[in-house]
Amino acid sequence: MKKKKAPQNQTGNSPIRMVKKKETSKPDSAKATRLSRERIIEAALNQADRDGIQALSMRKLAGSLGVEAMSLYHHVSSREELLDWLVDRVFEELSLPETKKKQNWKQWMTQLSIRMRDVLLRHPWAVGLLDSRRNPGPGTLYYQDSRLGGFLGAGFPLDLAAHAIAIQDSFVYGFVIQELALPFENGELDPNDLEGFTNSIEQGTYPNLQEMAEKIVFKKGYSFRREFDFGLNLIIEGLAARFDTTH
Amino acid sequence: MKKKKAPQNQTGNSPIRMVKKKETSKPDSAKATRLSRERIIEAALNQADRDGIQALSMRKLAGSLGVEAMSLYHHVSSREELLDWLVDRVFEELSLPETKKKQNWKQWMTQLSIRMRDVLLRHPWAVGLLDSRRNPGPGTLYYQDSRLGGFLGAGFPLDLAAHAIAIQDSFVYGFVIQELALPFENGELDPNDLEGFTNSIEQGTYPNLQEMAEKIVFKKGYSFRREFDFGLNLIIEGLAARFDTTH
DNA sequence: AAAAAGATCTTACAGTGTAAGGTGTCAAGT
DNA sequence: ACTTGACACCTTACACTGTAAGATCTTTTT
Repeated sequence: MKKKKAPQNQTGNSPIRMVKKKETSKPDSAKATRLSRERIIEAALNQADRDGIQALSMRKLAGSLGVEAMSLYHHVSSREELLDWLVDRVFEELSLPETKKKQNWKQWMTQLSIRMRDVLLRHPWAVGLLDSRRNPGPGTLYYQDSRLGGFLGAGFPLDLAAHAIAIQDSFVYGFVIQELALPFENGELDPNDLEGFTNSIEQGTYPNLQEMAEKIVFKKGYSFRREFDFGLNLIIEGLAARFDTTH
Repeated sequence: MKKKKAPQNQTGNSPIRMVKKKETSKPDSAKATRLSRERIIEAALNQADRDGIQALSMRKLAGSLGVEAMSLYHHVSSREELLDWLVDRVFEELSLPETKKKQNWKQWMTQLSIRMRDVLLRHPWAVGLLDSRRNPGPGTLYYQDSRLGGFLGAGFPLDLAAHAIAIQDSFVYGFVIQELALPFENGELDPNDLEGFTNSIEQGTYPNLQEMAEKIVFKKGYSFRREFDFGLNLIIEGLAARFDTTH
């Protein structure tokens, strides 16, 4: 990459006006357009999804946009701010499909929770960032506002709606964290990741885990995802009980 | 820091045997003992708790142990492995207070959940690491095993115990993530962090959030922590209902 | 005391985020 | 048409990161 080009035609010594910059001799990257907040976010999102946030460096990101690292700093003030934007983008992606009326709140909450999980799994870096973001962007606020509106619209009293939101977020975030940590690759167990575990198991060190592994987890067809449905139903049922007594 | 000491007394030319190393001329750091896995973990834990995992670098960690960075690599193979150890340490810390018999499972599960939250808040870097740890250590496995034993011992059928564990973890992890992201400093709202939010609010952009803020969150004495109790009770109640029908 | 094993240090490299300031381009003001 | 100034992008530089390779020092085993 090292260009090391000579001082690059000084102010006024070029014989001809030199055909601008339009098509320079470097068509290798996605140049063409100017940098913009939107283009930066888009590129960063792609890279984070592909290689993880760890691998998302300002230099590589700039490279993928056909630009030098420092150029990014005219549009974003720091890498941290960029991460804030990315998280906000995820919440935008989550933002609500029209609450089609005549759908009861249980169906609505179920579908939304499933969407939350889908989106977070589509951007696996996101949930690990949530705990350190203290600057919610407009996408996040809009999302939170309309979700709250959903509960209120369904007749939830304000305090119960607050409870519902807190427990829904807790459950979904925490569930996705577990899913990401488990040695499954799209639903299937990856035996490589299990050596240490099965070794210990076979020595009877963890009898309860052993039993659970044998009788449930390692059984053909098991998917951790079903725990999601169980938990979600339990939560919705509990909310319903509290909703009915107040209403 | 640059010492640049001369080639440092060669093999056999020192006149006297030189009083070993016991008290060298550098008492500034916590030297004294040799490096060990345990000492490394301890130091790393302290530093992570104080400054966050981001600030935990191999060089600084080594420094705090009175040693050079590369010396650590004789005891741990990489920073990633060290992070695995740290997470495992957290689970050790969590490990069970004797399930004093004659305590019913609801009390036991409540207390354990509270402990989980406490420990994760005491090590705020931990929950953000969970999603990327695929190598559970002995502390983690022991913890999971004995917790599972707790549910089984209380009479839970195996599949319901699996459900209970998954939902408990989801809830607690996710709750802590939210707590860490909220602009609260030990229970109290930090007005600094709220500018952007209140600005948008006052323009009526997020009417539902506004209402909730005014009527609930900004009310004197509100603490997000109460959402924990609500959620936990709801979950336990739901598990109880399912437990009673099977038993 | 010699030899082997183990722990620690030195040096080096490729990568990171970003501060400071330089350079080229384009639009507005004259 | 020429100057001016704002702006977008680039160059260089710095302090810092994780860790590979190999030298050197320390301890243990013979």
